[in-house]
Amino acid sequence: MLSGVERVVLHIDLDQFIVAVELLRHPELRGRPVLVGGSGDRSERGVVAGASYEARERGVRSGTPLRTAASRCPEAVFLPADRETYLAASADVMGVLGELGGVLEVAGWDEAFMLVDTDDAEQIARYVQRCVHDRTALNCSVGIGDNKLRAKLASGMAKPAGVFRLDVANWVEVMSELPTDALWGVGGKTAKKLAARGIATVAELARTPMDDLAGEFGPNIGPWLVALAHGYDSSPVTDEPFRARSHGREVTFQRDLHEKEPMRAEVTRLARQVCDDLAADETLARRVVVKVRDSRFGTHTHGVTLGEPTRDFEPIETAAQQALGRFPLDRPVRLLGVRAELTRD
DNA sequence: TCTGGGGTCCTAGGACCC
DNA sequence: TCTGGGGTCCTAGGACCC
Repeated sequence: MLSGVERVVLHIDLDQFIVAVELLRHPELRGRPVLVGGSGDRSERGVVAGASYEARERGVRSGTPLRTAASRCPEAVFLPADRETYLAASADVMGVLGELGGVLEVAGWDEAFMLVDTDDAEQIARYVQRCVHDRTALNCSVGIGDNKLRAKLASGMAKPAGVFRLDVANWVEVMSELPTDALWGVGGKTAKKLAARGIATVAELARTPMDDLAGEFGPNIGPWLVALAHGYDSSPVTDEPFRARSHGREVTFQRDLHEKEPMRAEVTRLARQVCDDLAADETLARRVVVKVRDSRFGTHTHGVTLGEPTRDFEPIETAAQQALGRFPLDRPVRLLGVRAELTRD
C-alpha cells in the first residue's frame, strides 16, 4: 500500500510518424509498403524520410537513398514529403501531451520526454497512449526509465504501440550483449573505432576504464562513452521553450553545378530564405557559414562573422558571397548551404 | 546502395592576451 | 637568452540525431 510514489521519465515516441500521418489521409494504402521522401520521384537524388513497417521488412528504412529503395522495393508507394502537415500533426500530439500534467520536453517532431511522479508508471504510460490515440488517431510507444537515456532506449524496445521499462534493475540483463551502437549517442563511426579496440558490446564498453578512451575520443567524450554503457545520464527533463542556435537552408542539386555564376545565384537564393527564417523567428545572425559539397562528396565550410548582428538581407548575402569566394570550387558542386549562427543571450 | 535537410554539440589548433 | 603557461576566443571539421 502506497509502496511508493516514484519519479520516472517517460519517452513518448510516435510509431512510423511520417507514414502514419500520410495513412490518415490515404487509408487505402494501409498494409502496403509506403515510402515518403523527396518530391515523391523514386529516381531523384534524395533519401527516404519515412518507411512503413511493410517497407522496412524489405530492407528499406529512413536514410536509404530513394533509388536504392526503388530497386529493393519496386512495389512500394512513393509519396512526397510534406513538412507542414507533419508539423501540424506534431503540434496536435504535443498539445495532448502538454495537457497531461508532467514536465514535458519536446525532443523532435515525433518524440518527447515527460517527467512524472507516480505509483504506477505502466498505467500512466498506457493512459498517455490512449489519450494520444483518442485525440490524433496516431499510435505511440512509451519507454519508462529512471533517466532520459534509459527511457529513450526503452521506447525503442516497446515498438510498436507498446510499453517497456528500462532502469537500473534490468539494464545489465537487457543491454549487455547488444552492440555498442544500440546506445543513444553511439553511431556507426564510433562503433567501428570501438570495435577496432576489441569493444563490440555494451558490456565490454562498460568494463573499459574511463580514461582508456580519452586519447582517441577526447577528454569528455571518452569517459562519457563508458558512462553511457552503464546507463548513466544526469541530463534534466526541461520544459524551457526551445531556442534555436542556428537557422540554415541547403540544397542538393539533381545535377552538379559546374559554373560559378549559378552557384552565386543559389547562394543568394538560400541567403534570402535564411533571412525569412530569421524574421519568422525574430532572431539576429552574428555569423554566416556557407557549405559546399563537391561531386566526390567532400564537404567543407567557410564562415564570415558579421560586423554587427542583423537579419537584413544585404549584409547577410554579402557575407555569404564572401564565404563562397573562399572555396577553390575546382570540382563540380553537388550541394550548397547557407547557415546563420544566432546571437546568444 | 552513391549517399536529404534540419539541426546540436564537441574537439583541436591557432591567435591572442597577460 | 634558446624560448612559460594558462585562459579564452575563433574556426573548421566531425559525429550524431530525427
